[in-house]
Amino acid sequence: MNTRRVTLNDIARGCGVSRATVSLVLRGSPLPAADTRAKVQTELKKQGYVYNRAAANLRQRRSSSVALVVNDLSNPFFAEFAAGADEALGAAGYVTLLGSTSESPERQQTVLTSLMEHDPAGIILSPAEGSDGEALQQILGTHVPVLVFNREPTRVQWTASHWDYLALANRRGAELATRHLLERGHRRIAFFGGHADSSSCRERRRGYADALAVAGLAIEPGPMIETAPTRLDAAAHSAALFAHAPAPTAAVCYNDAVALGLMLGLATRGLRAGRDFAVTGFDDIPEAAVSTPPLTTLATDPRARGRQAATRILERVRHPGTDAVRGSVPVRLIIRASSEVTIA
Amino acid sequence: MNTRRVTLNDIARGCGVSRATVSLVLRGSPLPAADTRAKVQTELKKQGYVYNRAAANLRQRRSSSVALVVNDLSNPFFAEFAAGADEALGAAGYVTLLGSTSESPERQQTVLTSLMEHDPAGIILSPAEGSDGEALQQILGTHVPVLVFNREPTRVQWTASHWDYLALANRRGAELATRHLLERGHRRIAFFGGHADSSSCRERRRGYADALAVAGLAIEPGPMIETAPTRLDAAAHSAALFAHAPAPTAAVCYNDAVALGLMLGLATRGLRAGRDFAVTGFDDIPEAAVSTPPLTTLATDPRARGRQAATRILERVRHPGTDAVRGSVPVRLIIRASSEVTIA
DNA sequence: CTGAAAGCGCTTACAG
DNA sequence: CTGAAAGCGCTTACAG
Repeated sequence: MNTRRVTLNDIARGCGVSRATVSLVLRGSPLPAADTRAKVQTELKKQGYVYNRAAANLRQRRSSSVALVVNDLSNPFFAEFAAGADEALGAAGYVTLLGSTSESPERQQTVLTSLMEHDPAGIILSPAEGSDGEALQQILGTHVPVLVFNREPTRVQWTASHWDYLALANRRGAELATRHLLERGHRRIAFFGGHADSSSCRERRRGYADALAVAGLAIEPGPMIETAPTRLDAAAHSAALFAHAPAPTAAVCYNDAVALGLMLGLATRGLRAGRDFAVTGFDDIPEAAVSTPPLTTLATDPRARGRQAATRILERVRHPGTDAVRGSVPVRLIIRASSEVTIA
Repeated sequence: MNTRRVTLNDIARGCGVSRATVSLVLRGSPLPAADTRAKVQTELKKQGYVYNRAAANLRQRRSSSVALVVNDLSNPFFAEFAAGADEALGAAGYVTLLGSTSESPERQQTVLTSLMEHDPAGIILSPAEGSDGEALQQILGTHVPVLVFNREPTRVQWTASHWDYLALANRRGAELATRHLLERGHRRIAFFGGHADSSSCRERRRGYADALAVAGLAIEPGPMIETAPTRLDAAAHSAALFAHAPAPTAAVCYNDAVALGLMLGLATRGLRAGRDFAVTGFDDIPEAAVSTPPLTTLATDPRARGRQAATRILERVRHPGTDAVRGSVPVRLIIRASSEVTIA
């Protein structure tokens, strides 16, 4: 358990060559003669040598890690995102330094400070709600490429900054969902759930309003009901949809969790989504396909987003000169039974 | 974007002291005089110094990271586990090196090899299904403490090995669920779902058989139906429960996903869980509390398990001499409506 | 109380 | 084709 670790020196001594030669063999250089190479290889096996990448990185002034900081790993959406990012980083020979912040901007500062000391080649950050751009800037400095995912911190000078931003097409997505309901004949459509002060909720509400506006002046935005973005809170607030007559016949929900909660709330009133009331979600979480009824929603494929974020950050690591980009991600409307009900 | 990184040397030169003094200030030593200390602190701020922990670790022959390798980050159970582990590691000043294997033993070998080169102080491993203990041993060597979570790799010499093992109380949990159904008067109880060749499924089946045996010789194990541990596959196989008369009146399911799938399958036959048929799960995933009906299940609190795993591995890092332990984790039966139906 | 020197495990010109 | 030497950014006895 406690023997000293095997180093290049041990190998060199073990087979009577210099450290430099062993290093060349390790790195697959064609310089060493074939038999030297073989001799060294055998010795490496024999002594159970493990490469010390930290030492190599120090000498070469490179880094083989990327920090991945997420606001909430217990949310399947971000877990998938993390899995996708880790997958792509691993495939490129990078190791993922994980940090989770539990939506606390303070913890996020601590976590990032600690990760910075490990000299990541880049940083993928899905910020905690309420993150402050200046505070982040302070810690992250200007040496390391940063990609911000999903949410905008406050007070970011995007033009002056070198941060990439990868956003979901929130506005466009909500617009698609709303248009879909309009096409089914609905005229009283609510926007249901989410925190109105989050950037994603504001954008989705805007897309909802866009679609209604395009559909003609006669149609006004319906009620906008705020809830925590969770199933339970959505279920608790669903009565609010029916507070005033005439009640809406459909709701564009902030996300899938909220939509599933609303379907629960509808059931309590004896209404069934897809038969008596139309519901759409956002995210296409795994449950969406198997709920009763299955949920019409917008798919953004978080795992693919994770891969995309990793690919992008590695590009910037390799080409430090290039400009930062603000990217938006495709959304796809997936039509399922929850929005089947049509209005003549 | 591309200025050289600030080092101790820059700080030392910047305020006219030696590198050693700066290092002492950084590490909070009481040796330097108060005014020297102040001078150095100011210079650190001014130049935006970032500590290079890798260099320090190299010199001190320590490590400030722990590798966390999980089989499936998109499963909420393991995502929670990872979040808990990362939380505890972070609090102890360690950084988490993440690796995910997507249940592929081959990928697991690659991932672990790469992580080993980053010199982790310890390894928390939730093995991919079908992991081979000898192959793992090969890569992990004997220098680094390892904690295996949740599943046993094949061919592990636990007595000879220095690996910790943290298991769920699979047997005990399934026994609790089965006993609960027996107490409600059920006499024909099936075990439903899971792969019979996974260690956790075998253990849960054993606990199920235990409870039936205790209940008296008259009660024999009912059908054992194999499925993938997913909602969809479980739904697809639920008809098998009713293939032979007399059909069971209750099922102990391998896990919550399977139980939710079975409830879907029951609905297809016009049966409702909790009214016409009793169902129990395992894991207490978030959906269990809000499904229709809510699911009776066994809670193991994966986030707390993650914290526990981290705490344990750090203990072994600090006390390398101590023996490995095989720990089992408490389970708690949570009774909800899905098992409400009683048999007179 | 502060500085010069050696060394962690590696890589990389540069001689030979 | 191979080896001796310098150096990445730090820490730590050891002098002074």
